[in-house]
Amino acid sequence: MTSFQQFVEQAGRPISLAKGDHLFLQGDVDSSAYLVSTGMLKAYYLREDGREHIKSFLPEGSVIGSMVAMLDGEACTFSLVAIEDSEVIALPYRQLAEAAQGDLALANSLVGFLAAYGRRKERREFELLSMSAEDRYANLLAEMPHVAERVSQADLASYTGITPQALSRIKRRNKTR
Amino acid sequence: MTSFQQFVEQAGRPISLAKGDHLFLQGDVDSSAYLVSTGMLKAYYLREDGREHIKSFLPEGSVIGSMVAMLDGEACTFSLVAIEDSEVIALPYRQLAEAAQGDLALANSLVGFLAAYGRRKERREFELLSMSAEDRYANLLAEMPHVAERVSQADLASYTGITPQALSRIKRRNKTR
DNA sequence: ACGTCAAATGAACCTCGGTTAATTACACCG
DNA sequence: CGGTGTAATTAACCGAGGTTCATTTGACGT
Repeated sequence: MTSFQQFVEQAGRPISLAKGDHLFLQGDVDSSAYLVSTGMLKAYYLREDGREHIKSFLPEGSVIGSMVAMLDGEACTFSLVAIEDSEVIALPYRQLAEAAQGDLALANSLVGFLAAYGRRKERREFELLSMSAEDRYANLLAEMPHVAERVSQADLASYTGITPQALSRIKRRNKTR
Repeated sequence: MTSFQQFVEQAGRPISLAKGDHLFLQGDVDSSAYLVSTGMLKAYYLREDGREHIKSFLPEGSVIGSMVAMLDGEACTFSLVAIEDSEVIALPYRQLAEAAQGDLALANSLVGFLAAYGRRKERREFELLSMSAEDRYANLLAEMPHVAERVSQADLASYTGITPQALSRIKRRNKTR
């Protein structure tokens, strides 16, 4: 019986990243998942017009990977870059899935991770669909203060789905109240 | 070795729904997943101001359930209603997860489902974050034509994240081009 | 203290979608 | 046929956020 922790120790490959280093770019084929040990990464979509939209911030303890890249072997749908000097551990997904085929505990760890991922995305979907930019920003400050204070205004805006200028306006509106 | 198909047959409870019937309401505690056999459901968020935002359409073959409700026993974050007369099969998630604890094949089926769910939500996140309402509408027509033609304008608009009036404007703009 | 560079703020103008309300189109039924 | 109810369209007005560009702030090195 293998635990996830054991799998990480046996099959994981540690990687050191300086601020600004990419783990993969949108369009790359990379079927690994990554566990963030220290530092912080951001996952973002790059549009043709050059604008970038931040999918998620990944502080210590986060696990990330492109679902379609891991599961279908297709190109990654987003890019992954360190916004602080970071240590991550690469986990080859295919190997993880194969190990899970013959390992009940590992399979159930995987179920737990995927379920947690689904839950996070469900929440994000709600925010993007049903909340205004202003509410999303307030929510970000409330839910992830430790992240918000380590991240630039521009990145906070990009995560919220607006421009830095619009975020600045929101902050001003909030002050005067 | 139990397959998912067998689990559905053994533990599934069939339910008949008339158009307009709810399976559960936002705020209910309901830790079941549902497999849609025939017809179509919609999952939607209801805001305090009364506006509703459609999370997803669920035609035949879809599986749906509130992640937080299934995993944490919390209240459902959205409502689930039939928009056509439908047949669904209720799958008690806790029972499914427990069965998976002792059943490798079932656990891996579960991994497959959760992964597919993650993939769908990842795509939706991209659409909501990086695409305009107009592009999301075009995308909906391209990706799910079979769904789009069975659904009211108001529901298509709600899924796209805009009002029926705005959707009407978009359609007009597209015609004149 | 000064210069430099990037981040953040601010202002002017524009576009898209929301809001409200009226109008048209269409299905169903007496 | 006309009547009724619902879905869809249209119009007029408004506000949030985008775009462009200028200004200010702040961190850092000299």
